Amino acid sequence: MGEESERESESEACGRGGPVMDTPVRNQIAAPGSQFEESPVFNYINSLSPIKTVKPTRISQTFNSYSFASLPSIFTSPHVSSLKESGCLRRHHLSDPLKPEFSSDNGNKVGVTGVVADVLHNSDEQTENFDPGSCIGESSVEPTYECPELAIEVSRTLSYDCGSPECSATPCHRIETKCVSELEVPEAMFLGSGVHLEGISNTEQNKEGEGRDWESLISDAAGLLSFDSPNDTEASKGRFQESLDPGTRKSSLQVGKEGHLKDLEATRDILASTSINTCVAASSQQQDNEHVSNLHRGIRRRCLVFEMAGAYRKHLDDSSSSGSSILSQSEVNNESRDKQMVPIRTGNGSSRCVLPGIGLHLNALATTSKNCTISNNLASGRQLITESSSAAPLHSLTTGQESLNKSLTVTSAERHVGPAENGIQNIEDASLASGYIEEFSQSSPKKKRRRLENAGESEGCKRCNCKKSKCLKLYCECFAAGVYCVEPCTCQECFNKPAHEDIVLATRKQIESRYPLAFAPKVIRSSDSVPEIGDESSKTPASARHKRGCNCKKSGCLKKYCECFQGGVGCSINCRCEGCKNAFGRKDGSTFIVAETELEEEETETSEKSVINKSLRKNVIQNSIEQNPDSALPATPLRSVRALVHLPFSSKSKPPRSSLLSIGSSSGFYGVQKFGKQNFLQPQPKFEKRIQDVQEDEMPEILQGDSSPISGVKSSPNSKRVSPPHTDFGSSPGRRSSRKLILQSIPSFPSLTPKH
DNA sequence: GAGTTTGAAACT
DNA sequence: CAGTTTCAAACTC
Repeated sequence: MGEESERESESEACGRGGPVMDTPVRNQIAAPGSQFEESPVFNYINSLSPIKTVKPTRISQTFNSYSFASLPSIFTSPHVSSLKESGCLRRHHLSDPLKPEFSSDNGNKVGVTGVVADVLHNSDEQTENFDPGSCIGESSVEPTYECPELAIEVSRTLSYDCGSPECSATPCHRIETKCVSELEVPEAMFLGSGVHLEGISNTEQNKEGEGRDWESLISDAAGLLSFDSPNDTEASKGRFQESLDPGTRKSSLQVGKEGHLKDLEATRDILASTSINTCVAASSQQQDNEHVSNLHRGIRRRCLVFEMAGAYRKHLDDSSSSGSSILSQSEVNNESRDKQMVPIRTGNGSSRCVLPGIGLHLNALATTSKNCTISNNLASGRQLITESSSAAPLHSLTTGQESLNKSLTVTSAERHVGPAENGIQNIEDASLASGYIEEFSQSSPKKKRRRLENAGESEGCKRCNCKKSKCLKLYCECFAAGVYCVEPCTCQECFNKPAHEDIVLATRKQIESRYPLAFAPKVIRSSDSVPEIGDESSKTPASARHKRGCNCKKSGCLKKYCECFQGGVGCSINCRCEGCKNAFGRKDGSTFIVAETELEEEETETSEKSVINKSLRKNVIQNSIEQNPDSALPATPLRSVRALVHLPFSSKSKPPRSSLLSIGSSSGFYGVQKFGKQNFLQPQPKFEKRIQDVQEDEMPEILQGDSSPISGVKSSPNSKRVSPPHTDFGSSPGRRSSRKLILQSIPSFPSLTPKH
């Protein structure tokens, strides 16, 4: 529909956000979203994806949500939370504050502490829900129906939260939306449809009632999400109440129903086409719900950076409070949780899958993900989209890298074979790719299979083998990456699981108290900007450096024992290594060039790759945004932004990776890497990290316009970027929307470096 | 797959 | 802060 409709959607988006958050940030975000939609790349993606219809709508919403999502993700790391300045933080912090308000309503939650305690108290329950085993049987999903609105709201909220930066916004949302709609279709169908349609509604225009409903819902969701601003809390509260109002809700629902029935059906069909839908649609809704829930759970966990728990709790609390009017509190809590879980899962799942990170922390995801989180997530997200939408295109794209990815491609092809299965598989893959398989995989044998397969493939995913640390120490890669241990892990007496969320969080806090950067990415791209302050490191190709430096004595910094090498960065002044021969850059900073050349040689890579890499570079540039100047946490707001930004390009980059979840994704990233580390890294399991790191490293260079690694500057390891190169991002052409987002996120993002 | 090596993390 | 121990990944066979 014409401009009007668009305008409308935009205005709606703004409006939704507006009430909740009057902050300029929101508006900014919304705007970018629209732009984003308009981008040719985006269109292209749309064309590929069957879901098209929904997408546009979603996006607008997505952006809003994303803006939020990014924030939460940022907070994933506890230590980050300590930083209250940034907008990112505000969310968490605010959320806590909100709780009290809600608590007043409910009377359950007294304060943050109270909430926490409550959460802890309930942690078991929640965790149980998360439990893979329980997931399947769980009927928890059902509750969603009871209060569709809540579910939606929650889902939205959660999605925001969950939406780690890594997630590719667009894809995730799509899926998310679909999932929600699917789940709710039977009973809540209207709502779901209404929601989805709403954006679309522009087209339909029935929406008077619906619009209201939608708005209320959104506002509610926004309110939940928007906790950021303290001022809003009250307003949001009021909104919640309104939304809760049975009469209003029902009426709105009804309207939505009638008006959007068609849309729903259409959506359904579309969804059916999608992998997810296949899975979901396959059987009764319950089953669908279960699947989705399971998936989401798995995904969610994946996504979960430990902090997520807090967010969830918060949401739960909020939802419960909001829903209290309808249900008893206990019921509400449980249900709300479940609901949240469902929607969240969906949302997360979609988003997550779509996304990675978060990396993770990323470190994780960071790359941690290893980057798994971030990069993987993104990759995964892409995969979902691409795969579901069109396998062929992917393959075609893949061909470029066939030599490299043959095996992967094959795998992907196989996966594509079965539609129904593929749906699940895709999800699985995505989750796997993201490195966040967890429960999901556990739940189904297929998944296990996949997992096993992927396990080898996706090295990006973190797996640990801890025996004594209970996965509660930094020895544990999973824990260190800020992700829960998953099936592939062969750890013993593992406490790094959702079930022990409280323990994990407590431990994490403790560790952070000792060393705030403990969970920060080990590799810090110190200089987004060439000009790092006083670092000799300017010589080194990549500005990135290990945050602490290595202490290698025998490995010569040429093996993965060396964290610097492992991270794909050169050694720096901080390193106390002996006989440093780090191929990525020696301590003295002399080597990098040589190393690079060597690497290139080793690569023997095909020109194809190089071509691909070039194409990928673009992605990298985009990613550059992701790269946090400070230190990209696995899940950083930037990443979320990145996801959004990526999408368009992702289509390009994806193809190569698409087939393989983990590998493919990682490969893509590698491709991005300038250094030709690919060869080095590829074989190695921890690509993700590297990728992130590398990307980060590269980004600055790219931004600078100089792609040559040599140009690099040696950034002193110590020198962590003081301030993110916002300007750089802003300057990059074409990605305005993303940049805008970035700008927002960046400011909000508390740089770990400075503080620490 | 078992055993060794290695260096980070944790501890003193 | 330095030294030692513990730990798990990386590596080798």
